[in-house]
Amino acid sequence: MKQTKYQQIYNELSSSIQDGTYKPNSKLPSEHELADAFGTSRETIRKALNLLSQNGLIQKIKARGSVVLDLNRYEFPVSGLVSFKELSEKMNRSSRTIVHQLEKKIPCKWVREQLDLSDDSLVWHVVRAREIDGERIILDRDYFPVDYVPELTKSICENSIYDYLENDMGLTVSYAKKEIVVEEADEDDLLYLDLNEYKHVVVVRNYVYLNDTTLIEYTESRHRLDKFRFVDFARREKQ
Amino acid sequence: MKQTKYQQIYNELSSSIQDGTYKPNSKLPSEHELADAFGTSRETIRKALNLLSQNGLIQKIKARGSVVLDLNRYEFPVSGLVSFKELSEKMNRSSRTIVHQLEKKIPCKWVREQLDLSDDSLVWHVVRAREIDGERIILDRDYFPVDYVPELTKSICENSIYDYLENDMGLTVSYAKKEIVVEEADEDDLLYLDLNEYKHVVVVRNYVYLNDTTLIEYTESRHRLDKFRFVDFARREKQ
DNA sequence: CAGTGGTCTAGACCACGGG
DNA sequence: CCGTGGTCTAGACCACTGC
Repeated sequence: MKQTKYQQIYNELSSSIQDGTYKPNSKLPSEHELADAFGTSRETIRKALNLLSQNGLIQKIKARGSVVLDLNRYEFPVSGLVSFKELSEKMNRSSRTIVHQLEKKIPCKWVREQLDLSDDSLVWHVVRAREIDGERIILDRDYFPVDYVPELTKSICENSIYDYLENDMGLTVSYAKKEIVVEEADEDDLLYLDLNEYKHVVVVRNYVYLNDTTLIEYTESRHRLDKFRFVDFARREKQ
Repeated sequence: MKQTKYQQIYNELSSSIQDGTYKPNSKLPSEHELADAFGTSRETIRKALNLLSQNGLIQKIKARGSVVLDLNRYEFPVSGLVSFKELSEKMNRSSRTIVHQLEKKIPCKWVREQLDLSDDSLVWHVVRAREIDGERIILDRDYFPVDYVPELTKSICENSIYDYLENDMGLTVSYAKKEIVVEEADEDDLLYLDLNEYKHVVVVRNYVYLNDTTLIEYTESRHRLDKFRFVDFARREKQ
């Protein structure tokens, strides 16, 4: 994959920050100096610095410079779109995915509305339980329009469906809306999860869009209360 | 407040989208055309379009154009930093804030660590219950270092502390880390909230930073399970 | 093929912070 | 005052889309 110049500069600076070449609370060289050092224009340096800022590695302060942030203080921004596989790898836990359902069918009215489909469209319906350290903690219900995802197998579902869509199918996930609420546990939750005494689950509804604005996935992720954690790293935007 | 050119263009385009001048699923004029129309350079137009994209108003598609998104489909992105006051106004509900505690004190060890303070620093400790439609739903516990927020009154707490910090104190909130977990209700929750049968609360921990990277506020917002809702609009970033 | 958005350049002026 | 990051310009080339 061809990288742009500013992405390369971002990667270099990012590495230098993470290996301690630039220490927390110290300042990066100025944009002019970086432009000279990398033999590029200042606007290109600025794009790289904006990426660093968006990812929580530096803080730009007008008329003073770019301060390296202390990564340990914020942990790692697990904000935005994160798949179960990435998450469990990051947490370094033993994990397993159990596929309970995998079928093509005509969805119920509610799912049809969520996916904005016509009456006779087929969807893939996948139900998976996620086990971490021997406990079944998360129940995932996914719906994909068959038009966009013609083939889906058990082994794909046991790994990452994201990976499959992005790498094998060549689809580009562009943005997603997430909604987090708490609801009473339903039949599936009781059946497929180790809920212990808990009567409620945290429900994360995820609407995933491609870069041509079509909705390609609706997912409901149901978490046992005590194991749920969501981290958001928000930068105050202008206006 | 002096606005930049690209912010003005953002505002104009944003209005045109919201009043229907540009219809959902249609395309905006090309960047070259917009540059001519606004009598500016293309890079400036691109900054405005990037803002529109970040705010979920358009979707840029390479080699095709910028598509106007359907606002109703996503509701409004209530993502990122939102204060209780903004929220209740947006939801158009009758709401009230009850201040239970407002004192300067030496914080417990845990809060001192959260705020990264020295042993003898004083903090403001504020406890507020939030009532919506006659039910006490949210318990807010706020901690501010006295060094940064010398004065705080009951009436400020009944309105928005954010407003006070940003407008009256002239502090610029730059970014925030949010953590969402579910915990068992504690004594304060039972005392100050109408919890009904619920034994747990959704806890939103908020760490607020100024643009010089100092941590200026730690807030714990405790919500009754059934009334909690969090919406996140995430755009997949490059690399 | 022409038109699009993505990247990049080499300048420029500005507001602001600190010495 | 000088150096900083923020904004802005008028060009340029590229890869990609759709016709």
